[in-house]
Amino acid sequence: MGRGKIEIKRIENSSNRQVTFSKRRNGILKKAKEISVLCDTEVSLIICSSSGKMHQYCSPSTTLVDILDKYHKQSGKKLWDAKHENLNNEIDRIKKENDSMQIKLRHLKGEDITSLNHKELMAMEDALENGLSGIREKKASSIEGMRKNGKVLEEEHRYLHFVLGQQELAKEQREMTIESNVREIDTDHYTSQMPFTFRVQPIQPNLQKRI
Amino acid sequence: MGRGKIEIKRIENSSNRQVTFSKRRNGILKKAKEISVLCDTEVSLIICSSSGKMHQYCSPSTTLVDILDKYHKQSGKKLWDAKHENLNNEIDRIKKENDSMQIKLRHLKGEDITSLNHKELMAMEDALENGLSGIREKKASSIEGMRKNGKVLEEEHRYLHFVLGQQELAKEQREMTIESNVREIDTDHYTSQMPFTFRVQPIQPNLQKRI
DNA sequence: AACTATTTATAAAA
DNA sequence: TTTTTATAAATAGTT
Repeated sequence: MGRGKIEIKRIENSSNRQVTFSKRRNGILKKAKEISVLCDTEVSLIICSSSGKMHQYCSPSTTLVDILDKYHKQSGKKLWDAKHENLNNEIDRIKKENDSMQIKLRHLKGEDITSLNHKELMAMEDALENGLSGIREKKASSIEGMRKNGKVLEEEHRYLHFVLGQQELAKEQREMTIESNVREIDTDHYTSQMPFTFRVQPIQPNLQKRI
Repeated sequence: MGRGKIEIKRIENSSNRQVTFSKRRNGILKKAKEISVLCDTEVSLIICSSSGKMHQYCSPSTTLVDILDKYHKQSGKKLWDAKHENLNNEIDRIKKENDSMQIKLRHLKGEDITSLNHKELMAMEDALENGLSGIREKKASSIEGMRKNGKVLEEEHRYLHFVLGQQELAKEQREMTIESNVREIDTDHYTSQMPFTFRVQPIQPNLQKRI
């Protein structure tokens, strides 16, 4: 219905397509309204333009949800279940991804490595060494920065204060323990109250060298 | 568009209404198909007749669920029930978990560590060192295992030398036998002269690959 | 965004 | 119902 007849296939000229979309969209929305009024029917129409905008009509007597519900019941097609299934599939997919990452992480931490072959072990070792050298570089440069700011001294200062405090506390407790004849001593007591960075580092015994 | 113009209001005559519904329903379905093809758009159209029958069109490139999903996201209206909400929440949760693991992995590989503070760097270093020592232990033990395999190889080597020697011996004997016209050949000759340890050798496939 | 020649949809009739 | 047909409505190409 126009100056010429057109074939029903995608309009390749983008601006023509846009114009036609606009005209026909109005047309079909009008038709939707008309049939719902004339024939007293429930109509839902959703149009998504390729540019992403949405246009919707829903007959006034009801809501989209109502119509979908009816459709769901009538058609026997399980719209909700299908949606449900999609979500479940996605969850499964992500969980698998999660698991494999978990394993990788454990491997990098040196756990569960009995299953690895020699080649994989070599690759892991390389990765770890790379990581370690990266970390150490970063640490070195950040320490450089700290030294400039005198933060190292500050930290050492705080650490010494902390040790002093602990020693005094320990002394008091020793005295209390002796007084109350309690034999049991919580050996983890000190470390559990100590900030993480100050705890005993078994592999790197010399804390000074590390800072 | 017809013999006469009509007002857009409910058609009171029930059979007229039914006829008009049928005609216009076909019309609008056709229009829906046309716009989806011509303009490359996603269209969903649902019509419920007052008698309860349903008619639906959905553009071929997608599904009704997809379109509803888009609509859901665009409109912000809650079409989905609590179950879907829960599933969506779980997906979000797992995705976050995923992301944080991804970050940890990258950190362990020495990437993107500029954001870490000193304390975190120390912890990372420890983790990496632990991992590395674990790996090296494992590797050492596997090398030990391979050393044993090396012994096997050595033995095989000696065995092959032995066989070669035997074959040359046999050849000489054959030549001697032909000369002296003796027909009888001792078939157990080789093995009976073979040291016991060399008689049956369990196969070691892929010995190369294991080293 | 209008215009208008044509096509298309459809109201009424059969 | 579907088909026919006169007419209204929609719209393709144009301005």
